[in-house]
Amino acid sequence: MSADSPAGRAPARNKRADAVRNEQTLLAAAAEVFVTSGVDAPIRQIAARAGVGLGTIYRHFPTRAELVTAVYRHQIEACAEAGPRLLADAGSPFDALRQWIDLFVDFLVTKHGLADALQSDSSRFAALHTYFLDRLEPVCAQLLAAAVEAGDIRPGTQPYELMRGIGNLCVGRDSDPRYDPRRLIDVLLQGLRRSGPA
Amino acid sequence: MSADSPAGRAPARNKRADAVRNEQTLLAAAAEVFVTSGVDAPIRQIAARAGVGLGTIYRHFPTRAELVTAVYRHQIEACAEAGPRLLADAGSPFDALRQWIDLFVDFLVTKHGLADALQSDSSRFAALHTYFLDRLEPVCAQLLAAAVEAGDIRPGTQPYELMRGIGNLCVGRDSDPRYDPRRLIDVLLQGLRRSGPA
DNA sequence: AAACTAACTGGAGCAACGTTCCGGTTCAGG
DNA sequence: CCTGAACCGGAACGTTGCTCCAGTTAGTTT
Repeated sequence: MSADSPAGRAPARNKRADAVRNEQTLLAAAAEVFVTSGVDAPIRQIAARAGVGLGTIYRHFPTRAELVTAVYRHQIEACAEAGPRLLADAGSPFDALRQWIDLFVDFLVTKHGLADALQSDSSRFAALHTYFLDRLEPVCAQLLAAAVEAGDIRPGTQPYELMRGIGNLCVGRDSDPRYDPRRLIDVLLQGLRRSGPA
Repeated sequence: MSADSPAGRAPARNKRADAVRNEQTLLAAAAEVFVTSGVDAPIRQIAARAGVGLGTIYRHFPTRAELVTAVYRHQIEACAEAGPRLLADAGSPFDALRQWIDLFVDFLVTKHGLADALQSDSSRFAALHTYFLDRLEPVCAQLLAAAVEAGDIRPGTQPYELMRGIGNLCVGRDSDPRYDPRRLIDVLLQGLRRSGPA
């Protein structure tokens, strides 16, 4: 797509100053609203918070997914970049994988309703889903491959499937204190290890 | 709650014949609409299919969850009853657990969007969630306990958490052919086994 | 500096949906 | 057959996503 605005470098000479300003305002407003009302908050609410009209918000972010992506882009990026670093620093590839997944879960869980949005009705949010996966799946694949290589886990696990599964397990975390996705993700990780661990 | 209509025995002497008729029509219509449009289908669509007004549907099933519950009640019941039977018939408690989970997953997966609904925004569907768990959690607990007793799996797993996790893993199954919840559920089950299997 | 134009803005407006409410209708008992 | 209580249908209201365009403004040209 266009490599312009959301990266946030120079004002991109053909973009008007007020438009840039509005985009920033919108991102800030959306971020605020997301923490209180979740990523499903009514567009009108975000527009009101930013003090702009509906047209403006749709002009800058035609779909909700694009807005959510823009708001969380740098965090996703951080998560992606942490992958190789963990692989280098952690004691074992399996540890690296575990820690990376922890990071990922942290991200999903601290954003109110993000996990729900990611998985729910795939038509909305499709772009969000895509962006997450495009960026993070290779990282996951690398960690997975390293762990297989080291003999920590058995081969055959698809990165895509694992990431979706983890995302799914994070859905609806707030609804019941008895449900803690981390425990299950731990079990899942255990299941990934070689059966007879030599 | 009231042990009247949905059980389907005698017409419950204080309920009018047309009301009973409508309730049946509604259930049939809802079942049909659910398979084509998912459990999120617009109320109006169900009402139209049944040839009744909106008021009627709300009178019989004040919340969507109650309608869904009523439609699937006998299948949930069947799943619940299968638990003890599997425990008696299967080769090991672990096998019984595995088969029962298979049944559960079948149920969730064949109903378009049921899993999504079960987990999504907890306020709607809350009753559905509750009914599922009230009925099925004890069964799951029994299977789990038996498997622990037999030394097949390690102790400490909460039935509630396991069921929610499995339900979550089934969310959004149709959106991508690369995602097959069963594979992950298998991994999860492996993770439940004792680490050092003696 | 003034005029011009392309981009941007705001919100009215439409459609879809959930839900409530009540006037009219119909069943069941007398 | 008569009557009232239960039931029915759908109009109506509030909320939401999204489109569309008349009016405004920023940046450029003369």
